[in-house]
Amino acid sequence: MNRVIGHLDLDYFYAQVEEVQDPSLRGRPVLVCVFSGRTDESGVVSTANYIARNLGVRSGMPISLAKKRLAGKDGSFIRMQHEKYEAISEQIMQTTRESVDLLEQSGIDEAFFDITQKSAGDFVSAASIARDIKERILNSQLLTCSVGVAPNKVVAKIASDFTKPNGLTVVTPNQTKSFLEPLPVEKLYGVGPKTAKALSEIGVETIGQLSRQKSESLEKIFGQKLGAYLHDAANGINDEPVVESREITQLSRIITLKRNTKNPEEIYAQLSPAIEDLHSRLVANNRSFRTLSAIAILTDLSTRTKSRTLEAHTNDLETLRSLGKELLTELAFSSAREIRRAGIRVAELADIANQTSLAEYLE
DNA sequence: GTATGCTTTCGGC
DNA sequence: TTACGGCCGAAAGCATAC
Repeated sequence: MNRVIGHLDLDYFYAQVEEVQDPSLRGRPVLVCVFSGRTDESGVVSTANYIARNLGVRSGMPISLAKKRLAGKDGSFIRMQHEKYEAISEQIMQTTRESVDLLEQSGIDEAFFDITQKSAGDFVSAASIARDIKERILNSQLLTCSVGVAPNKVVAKIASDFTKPNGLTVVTPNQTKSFLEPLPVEKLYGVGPKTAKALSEIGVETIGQLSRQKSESLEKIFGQKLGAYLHDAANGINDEPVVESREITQLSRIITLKRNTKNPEEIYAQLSPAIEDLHSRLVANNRSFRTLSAIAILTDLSTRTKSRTLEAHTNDLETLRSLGKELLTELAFSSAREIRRAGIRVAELADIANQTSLAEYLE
C-alpha cells in the first residue's frame, strides 16, 4: 500500500496563541519577544504575526529594530511565556493523535504523522483526514495550522510549507516529481548552505536538476550516505519512518550576562542557577549525560564552545558544576573578546535505568 | 581510504 | 548606524582506528 505521510505546522504559533487569548490584538502587529533583561528593550523577536511580518519584522530580529519598523503602527510586544504555549501544544498533539496512526512531534509547533492505515493508502481519504485535523484544532483551540500530505516525510514537510498560513497541500505519488521539479534544492531537508553551494558548482539549483544527477556521481561528491539520500529525495523517494517518541538527545541552558566580561568567576556566578536547573531537568527525566559543553557568545555574537566527553554516563551535580566551571574558564581564557552570553549543554544522554553501573563497566 | 566517534559550528523556530 | 534569545537537532570539521 502507498504510504501516506503528513506534516502539521501551527501558524506563527506563539503570536497566534496570544491573539486567541486577547482578541483585541487581532488586526494589529503582534510580536512575541524574548527580553534578555540587560536593558529594558534588549532582546529579540521570537515570533511575529503576519501583519508584523508584512511590515518587515522577522523572528530573531532585535526588539529595538522591530520597534523602528513598526513606528506609529500600534504593535504589541508581548513577553514569551513558554509554559503556556507548551500546554496548548500538548493538547493539540494529544487530540491530533486520535486522527492518525502515528504522530512524531518535532519541536513545539510541528509534527509528522502517518495515516497510511487510516486512509487505506488513498489520498482523497487522506485529504479529508487532514481537513478534519485542521478543523479539530480550530474548534478546540481557535488556532489555524498548515498541513502537507504526501507519500513521505521529505515531501510532506515541503508541502506544509508550500501554502500558509491556514494551508492544506496534498501531493499524491503521481504529482510528487512535478511538485518537486521547480523548487530550489535548499527546500530539501538536509541541504544546508554548504551542500547547496557544492550543488550549485555542478550546475544544480533545482530539485528537478538534482533528480537527473547520477546517484554514483552524487555519492562521489557527498559521500555514500548523503549522496544516496539526495538522489532519492530529489526523485520523491524517502522511506524514513514516522517515529512516535523521539528521545531527547541534548539539553542546554544559556543566559545573557548582566554585562560583558571575561572573568570566569563573574560568569559562573550568574550561570550557576542555570546549571542547577539543567541538573533538575536531567534528574526529573531520569537521564544522565556523557558529554558536557560550555558555550560562550562573544560581544560580536560569534559562538565558541568547549566540550568534554566522559568515560561513563553520570548525572552528578558536582561533576556538572566543576567540569562546567573548568570548560567555561578555558573558554574565557582563550577568548579574544569579552563574553556576552554563556551557557552549558549536556549531550550523549542515556536513561538512568539502562545505565551501566561502575561495577559492570569495570568488568 | 573509509568508517567511526568526538568537537565545534550552523541554522531553524 | 546600530541594535541581538534560548533552545534544539543537524551539519561540518577534525582526529583516530582499522
